[in-house]
Amino acid sequence: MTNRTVGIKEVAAAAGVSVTTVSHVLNDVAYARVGAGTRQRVHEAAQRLGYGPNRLAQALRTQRSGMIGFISEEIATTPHAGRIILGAEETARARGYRIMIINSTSTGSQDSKESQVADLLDRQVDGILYATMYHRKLAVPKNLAGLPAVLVDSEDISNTVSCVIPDEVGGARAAVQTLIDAGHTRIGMLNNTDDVPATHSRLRAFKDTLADAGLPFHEELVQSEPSEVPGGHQAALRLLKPESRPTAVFCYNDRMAMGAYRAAAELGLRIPEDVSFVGFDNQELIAENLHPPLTTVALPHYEMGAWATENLIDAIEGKSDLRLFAAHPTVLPCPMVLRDSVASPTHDGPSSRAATYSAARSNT
Amino acid sequence: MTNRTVGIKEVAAAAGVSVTTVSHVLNDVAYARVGAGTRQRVHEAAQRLGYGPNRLAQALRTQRSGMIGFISEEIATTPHAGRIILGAEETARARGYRIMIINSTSTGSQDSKESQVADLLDRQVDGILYATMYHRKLAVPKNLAGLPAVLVDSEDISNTVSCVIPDEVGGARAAVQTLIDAGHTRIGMLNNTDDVPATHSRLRAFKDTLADAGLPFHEELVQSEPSEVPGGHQAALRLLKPESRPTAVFCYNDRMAMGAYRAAAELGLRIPEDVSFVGFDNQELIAENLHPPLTTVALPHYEMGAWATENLIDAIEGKSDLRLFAAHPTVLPCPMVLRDSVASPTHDGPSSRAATYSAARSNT
DNA sequence: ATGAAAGCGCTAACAG
DNA sequence: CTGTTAGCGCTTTCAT
Repeated sequence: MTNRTVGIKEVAAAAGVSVTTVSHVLNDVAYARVGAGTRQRVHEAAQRLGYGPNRLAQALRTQRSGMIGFISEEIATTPHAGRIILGAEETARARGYRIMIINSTSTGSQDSKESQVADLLDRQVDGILYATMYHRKLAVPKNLAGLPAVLVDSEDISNTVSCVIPDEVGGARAAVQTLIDAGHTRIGMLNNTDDVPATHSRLRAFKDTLADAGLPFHEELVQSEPSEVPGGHQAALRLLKPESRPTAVFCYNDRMAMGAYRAAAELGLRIPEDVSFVGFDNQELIAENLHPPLTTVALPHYEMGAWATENLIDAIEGKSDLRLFAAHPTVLPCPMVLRDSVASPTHDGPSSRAATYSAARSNT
Repeated sequence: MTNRTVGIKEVAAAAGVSVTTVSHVLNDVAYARVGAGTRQRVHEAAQRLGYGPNRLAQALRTQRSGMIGFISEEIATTPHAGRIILGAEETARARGYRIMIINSTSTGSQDSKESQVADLLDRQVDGILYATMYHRKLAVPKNLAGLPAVLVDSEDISNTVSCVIPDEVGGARAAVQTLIDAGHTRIGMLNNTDDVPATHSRLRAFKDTLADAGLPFHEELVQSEPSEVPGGHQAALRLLKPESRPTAVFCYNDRMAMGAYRAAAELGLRIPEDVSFVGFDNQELIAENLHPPLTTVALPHYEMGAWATENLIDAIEGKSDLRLFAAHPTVLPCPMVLRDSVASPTHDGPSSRAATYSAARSNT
């Protein structure tokens, strides 16, 4: 309904009061002292005329647009963006804000990024969310500094704007621990070759978790390739071909795991009877639909979007100070998603170390 | 930079002219007659002060917000939404508009949908894009009628708002034709069980294309299941187990194809030597990464988002009348994406009809 | 060739 | 308890 052309003035006329009164009752202004009868008449008139406030006029007057700018890289190329957007949109909406979206590219110039934030600023957004599609450190546009802003899934190189990132290490540790808990003692890893934080932190976590469990680390059990399906296939072939193959493998991501599944099939290895797998990312299209469904660790995209928005709004509304967060990233957990790709190593497995495994298991 | 607090007034003062003049030169007002020197001074001052127009104030004055409301279902659950959003965002931005996004659910009440539209209207959007994640007919929120609006990937049941949809039939025909062109004469189909337009139109196209090629239609060669991976697996098992199996299969979507791949593997059938497959949707994560990569038909999500936005803006700017489009949906092509899952049927294939195939082929 | 002033729809002092 | 009025930052008519 919300007929355009009907403003506070028409409502005032219809209710036989002044615009002030209308504004007061419609906004429930605390100090306004308006009679119950008048209130009633105003509400009725507004209802009847299908009045809806012009948020732009309100914004101009109050210096609050109720709009949050959302700059996101590669909106369409990964399914991750959708979850971040959803987390942001839902929490923004719950608090009366709306999201204005701008697509960015990871390759765009710094200038183009600055102009995107300038653009948002011209449109009077109350704050800015800046999202990347994979976790990394970056130089934020200069004009972002000082604004209410939060980075989603990346860190500001100069630690000046607050951010929220996934707990890579915790997630990776949980993944490896899942394998250890199942009784595996000879565990391999398929790693990425890109120089991104995840490559290093997941490997670190892999080693540490092994060490914590008193398990030896074997250099030859980590094989690296580009983190796509073909890479996973190649790396898995190298890892699983030798007689000395591991009984379980931690994959850098679900795509590599998908490639690894094929390698296992080609090698005549059953999953999870002969090899167990755990992935990373929980790309549902893949993880859920692989055979058997892949146990993996989920990245908290929705949660990061929600956290960022919640805290951005708190800052906008003066309920908190983002600068307190700027020094240290907020780290959100990466929960395990248990499916069917992990089992205990079998006695009659392809390796002669079966006895050892079962011994290890009964100790647990 | 775009320092807040610097407005047209400051620029005027700095340039030693009136706000009128500033407005005139900054907006290149046609009828404004301003000296070249003055123009220069104004631009310099604006530049120096880092002036950026307050788009809200402009909007209030001109009754044009330069904002487009985008209501989308299930933003995060399919990768499709991302492409539609991207198409809309990029074309909107190219024309000076921005996108305000609202997530909807396919299950929400009609009332909630109306209030989403009302909300957007309160924020003075110039027009509304309404997107669904799969093609269907729906009852649009009542208050959408009469507004500049276009539906993306669905049709208005009452034909009152214009829309853009994919050419299901053309895509399906191309898919089947690809198989026929490769020399297949005994072609099966894995269909969906849901009562959505695509189920019927893809089957229709399947039959028609067969008929056009003078090929017989065999009822038992279409097997239906829910359109997910397990469904594809089940249906494909039924289809491919019999000796009388087809040499090629058209799958309702890529997910069913993924299931079918597994069925083929279990049956010892090589792809594409023993069975060719073509999918639908071009879900890149799947289609690209299956082994062999899946030949499929792409849904024009980006293009639909772009078309919708382009035409919405034309309507907003009075360059066209959307009502002319409302009567008939605009249909965008679904291009084939050729990969490696289709080959000619082999002589030494599992079927004894091999000779026939090669004969059929040489006729083409 | 330039400027004064009204007003877009609303909020918030301030007055009564 | 309610109304008058100024003004948010801008565009645009009308004067000069």
